[in-house]
Amino acid sequence: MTKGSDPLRATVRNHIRSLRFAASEMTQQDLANRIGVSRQTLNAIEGEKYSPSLEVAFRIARVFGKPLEEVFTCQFEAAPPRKRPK
Amino acid sequence: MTKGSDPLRATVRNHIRSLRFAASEMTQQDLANRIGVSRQTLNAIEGEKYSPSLEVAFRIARVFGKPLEEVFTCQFEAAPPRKRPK
DNA sequence: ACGCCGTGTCAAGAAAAGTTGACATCTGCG
DNA sequence: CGCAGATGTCAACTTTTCTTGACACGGCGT
Repeated sequence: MTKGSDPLRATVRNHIRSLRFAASEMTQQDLANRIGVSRQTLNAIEGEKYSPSLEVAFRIARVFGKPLEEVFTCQFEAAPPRKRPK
Repeated sequence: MTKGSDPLRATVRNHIRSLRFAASEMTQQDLANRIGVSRQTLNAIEGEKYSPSLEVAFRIARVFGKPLEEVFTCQFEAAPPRKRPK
């Protein structure tokens, strides 16, 4: 991945933080435990430093009892903007 | 990931092959190009040698015009079976 | 003031995902 | 037959994801 050659750029977003608060103020540590990843990893995912593996994504969705696409969304933007499409 | 310590084991399955045939006999190479990954990578994913990144998963679903959960599914099994739960 | 908890972040390293290039097999077609 | 396309697979390598351990910072309760 991460090749300048392909037409569509994909960006993955997530609603983990709000879901976590909605779920009786669950802490990052708690969630991380339930998912089966480290606290730092969850922190990075939640903060969108990188996107998780599909498996981890499924696990997260499961904890919240929501379909994956309600936790993670993907936007496809056209041609890598020179400046940012106004 | 891949820790023996967590309670639920997750296995990811996919319907890429059938979708690919349904889509006018699209070849692995074609699909790989449209997704933006190599033919070998797609082959591995399709054959479930490993599960893709969330981003690639979204890209695949997009090509087929289906929601991600219709292309990839996740099963959670309890306690790592000694033999396979009858 | 002090400790504690939740969070953000860094570094170093292991593991998984993805890359290229090569080669084997199988099918279908001239 | 001979050849081309589609697929499966291997090896070596890069990049991304995930791990542990550490430390800093901002509340908040006592």
